[in-house]
Amino acid sequence: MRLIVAVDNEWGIGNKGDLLARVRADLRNFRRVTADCAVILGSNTLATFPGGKVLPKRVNIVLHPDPAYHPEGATVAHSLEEAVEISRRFPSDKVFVIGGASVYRQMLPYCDVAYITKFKKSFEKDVYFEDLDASDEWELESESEEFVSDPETDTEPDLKYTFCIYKRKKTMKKELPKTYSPDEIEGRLYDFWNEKGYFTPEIDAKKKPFSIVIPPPNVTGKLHMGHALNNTLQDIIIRTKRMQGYSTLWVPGTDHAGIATQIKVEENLRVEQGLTRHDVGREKFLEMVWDWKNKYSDNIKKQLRRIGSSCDWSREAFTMSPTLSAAVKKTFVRLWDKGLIYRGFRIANWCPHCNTALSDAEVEHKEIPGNFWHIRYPIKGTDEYLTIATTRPETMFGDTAVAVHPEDERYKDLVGKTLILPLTDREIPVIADEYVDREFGTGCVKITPCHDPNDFEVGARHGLEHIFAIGEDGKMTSAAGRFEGMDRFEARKATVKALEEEGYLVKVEPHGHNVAHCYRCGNVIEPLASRQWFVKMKPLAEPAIAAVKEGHIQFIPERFSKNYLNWMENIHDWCISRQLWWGHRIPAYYCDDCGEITVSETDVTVCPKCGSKKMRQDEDVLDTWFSSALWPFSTLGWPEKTPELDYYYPTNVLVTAYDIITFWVSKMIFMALDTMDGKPIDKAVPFPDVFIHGLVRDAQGRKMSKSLGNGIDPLDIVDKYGADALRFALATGNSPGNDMRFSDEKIEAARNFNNKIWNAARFVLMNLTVDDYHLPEKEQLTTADKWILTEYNSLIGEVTANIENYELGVALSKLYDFIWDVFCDWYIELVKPRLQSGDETAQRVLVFVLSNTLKLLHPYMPFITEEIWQSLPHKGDSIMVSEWPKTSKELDFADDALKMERVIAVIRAIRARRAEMNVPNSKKATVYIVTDYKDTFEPSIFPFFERLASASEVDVIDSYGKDDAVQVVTDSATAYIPLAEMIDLEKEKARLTDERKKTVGEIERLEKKLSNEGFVAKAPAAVVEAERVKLEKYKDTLSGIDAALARL
RNA sequence: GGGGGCAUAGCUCAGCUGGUUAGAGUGCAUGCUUGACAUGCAUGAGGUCACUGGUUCGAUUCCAGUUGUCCCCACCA
Repeated sequence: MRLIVAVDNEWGIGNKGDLLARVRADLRNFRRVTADCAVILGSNTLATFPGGKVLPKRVNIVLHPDPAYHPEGATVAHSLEEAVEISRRFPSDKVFVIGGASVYRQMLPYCDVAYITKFKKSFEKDVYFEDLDASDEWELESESEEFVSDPETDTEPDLKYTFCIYKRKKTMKKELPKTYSPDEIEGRLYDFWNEKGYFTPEIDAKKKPFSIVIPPPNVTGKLHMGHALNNTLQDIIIRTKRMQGYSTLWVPGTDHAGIATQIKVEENLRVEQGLTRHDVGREKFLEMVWDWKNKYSDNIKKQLRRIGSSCDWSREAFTMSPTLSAAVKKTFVRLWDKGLIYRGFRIANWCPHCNTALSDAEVEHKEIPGNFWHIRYPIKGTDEYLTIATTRPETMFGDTAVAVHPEDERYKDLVGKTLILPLTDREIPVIADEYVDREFGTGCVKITPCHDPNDFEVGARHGLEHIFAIGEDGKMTSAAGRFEGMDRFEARKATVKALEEEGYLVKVEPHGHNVAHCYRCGNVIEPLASRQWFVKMKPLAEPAIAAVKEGHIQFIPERFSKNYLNWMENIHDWCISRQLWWGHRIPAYYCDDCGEITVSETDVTVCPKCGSKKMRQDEDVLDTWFSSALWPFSTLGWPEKTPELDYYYPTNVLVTAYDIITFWVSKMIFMALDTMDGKPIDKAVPFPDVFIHGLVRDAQGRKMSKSLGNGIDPLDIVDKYGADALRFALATGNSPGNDMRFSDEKIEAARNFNNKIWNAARFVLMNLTVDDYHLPEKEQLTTADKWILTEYNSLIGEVTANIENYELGVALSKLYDFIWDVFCDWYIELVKPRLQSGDETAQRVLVFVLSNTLKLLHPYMPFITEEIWQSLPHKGDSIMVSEWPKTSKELDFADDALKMERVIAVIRAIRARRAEMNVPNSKKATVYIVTDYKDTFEPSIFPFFERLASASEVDVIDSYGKDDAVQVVTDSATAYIPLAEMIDLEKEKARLTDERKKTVGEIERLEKKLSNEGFVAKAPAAVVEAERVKLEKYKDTLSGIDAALARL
């Protein structure tokens, strides 16, 4: 139970011992009067509650000018409004007000119970509380008899008063609700953490740093399931590290996403106003994009908060912010100065729809059916011709040669001859080039340097002319003669038709081929020669390859390093210019007079070469990945030497999906290595670990996409089931690098788990009479207590190690098993009888194990764990900053745990027996136990059998003489249950025989294994020993079964 | 054309550096109004760990091949 206690000294009862005693007594009746927050108003409050016994333990707000009255840890509020405001941030479902009219009105909305002193002046009647009495939300529960103030001590001698307790009618809850309802809790807790400043770490030389930079979502829209998974995984890691005592920074931010965003805004502009970006102009258009960006990045921020991401919002970054833009310029200039950026006339991927060049990474190849057209090119001055084969006949108008292989006997003589390009009267030469594959097609290739990367190379080798057949708008140029202005696909049909009509077409073969498409708009890419900026990749790739090969950067799972290396080792130069408006404008300036190119971080207005003032900045912007490549250090303030950069760089891990390794991860690696050149390699890498996760698919295993309409909005899930359920569903069973399916079943299982935890906590709280989070003395612990502590202790070790190794799904399933099966289904059940008799040891063990297990679970399910932890006895302000549990020898009671396991095994066996025989639980019977482990099966564990194995009573005996009992055999004991009328002798015999067979099988298997010399000699001693122990157990069981059979 | 993943219960998937009576969730069957939870409890059925070889004392796990399936990369006109 959490309280906010609002106390007002103006109530005038400070000197009335009887009333004060009444207040205290009432408060004591509540189980635990600890509060997360107390609003204390006035001066004599502390005197009113001497020693803090009734007063809340931790006082957060004090409204008093004299510091002498401020309890330790108090915050001073300067007005009641402020106090109310602060108090709202504290988790609370019950609020108490003790006080007079001056405080109750403000606090009442947060109250369920109000202790109120009503004053009556002789001439007035209930002046202050008429509204409360009139309200149908509140009811008067009790009212003391009327007091009259003491004329000697009271300041207002004619005052009469009564002491009243009001309760809120409907919302007064006697206990926590039966099912967990996250909606109200989550928002409140996130604000609480935020206000407390837990998300913002201190740069502390005494602590070890731990940092992650978020893969910045695009500001194009809202987050999808993939983002939810990505950020859940990061948050799990970050929260764990924070609790482990690291100074933990998670930098959030967004990416301006050049092309993607511009297209969205253009689309919006077109739909809403029927305008293009050219209609509104560059400046105005960019304003619109900024508006869009602000709207969507706010939205994204909100979504990240909803799922509980513990990002440091004070260090939020954006790829186009001034600091990051400075980093971009600086990097561009540096690479230019090093000769690693050049401007070149090259074939680039051109999207006629987006009107920009694209990098290779930004095109998607799709297999589409096409044709192979065989076309005759007449040889000048003869009746002969050469037949070429092409998939793109419309580009023939850009042909400037036909190439054959230099050693191709068929065409050797033709090299150097001239051909007439059909449908035109242009003459082109036949050239010889090794590029041509003699086996493919006709062995003759038309060379179109402006429209094909290979042809471009060939053209360069042979000094061929550049003729564009298709323009940037995707329409035919004047070179196409009569087809000028025609769309490129129309032109293909028209060209083929003309060729056919004029007799140039030899044949048509169906031929599927891969065609590049724009990853944004989906249109077919036109390879087009143009002047673009490029990054020379080879020199940058080398150290980036070495860093991974030498293990300075590690992919998890490891196999993705192959992906990365494969790509890096076959890398092409990176086209970084984009003909867009939204992005970092290229910091290059052209002199109109002398043509000099000047690259500079600052604006250039005078040509450094000729002094001309006719300077123009390049119109193009940079590829969006250029700025995101700098993300790990630009977000920490680089190029400034900030304390953040110094302390948090390199970041510790990058968490991302595999589909973005080549796009982004690789670029960050080579950019960081180049930028941090000179640092030792371990300080230069952007991150030592790359934790790769898979994609989130729908229940049928399909990729979630807009066109399929199968996308699930993570926020819908949060609304319906809560953030913790979403996080659980995403984290559970998720293994690194593998895709996962998201289904209703999964989310329901997650919801159920939430509910299970909630109810376990509810049960613990309902039975709690002690206010202590410490473990009882060893001497007081029972076998069951020691068992659960031992289990808990090993859980800590396993979960911690799993998280350390990024086995987040495995760690979670262990937590799930522990909480559900071990803690709830066994420990709570074992402990129930003790709770009924008010055993405090049991309560304290429950609290200890539950609250510490919640800590281990907190990174996965931050909200519910905080909410429950707050309501349990605890130390500290928040589970989020509590200390991560550590394994301890103090918690390890292996011998007792073993005893408990024997008991559990017998109980299980009895239940199974009874269930098989359809004996209802209501039918109780004595359980006689024959065992060699008399110290295990001693009276303290008898209640377990009564409760969990339908025993009416339990007796440990040396042997059971009669034959009227069901016999249940385990390796440590045989239980006899006299249920004579239930027993079917034949069935019983059959079952035992069957069991015997299985056991004998196991024994044989183990004996064979142990008699294998190879095994005994070569297997590790521990393994051999374990097998021996197993064998002994089976032998024990077997003798039990044999004895049982004998008596039948 | 290269590279990689996956193949385990009806379904969805775990199973880390070889030794388990091969697990979970869900579904199925049976029985439970047990003072936290039916979003629950108990019990059970259900698997030649795709196939074939190899390494090993021992292979679901490591290696090779086969089949099926999915993905990534690639400028053969």
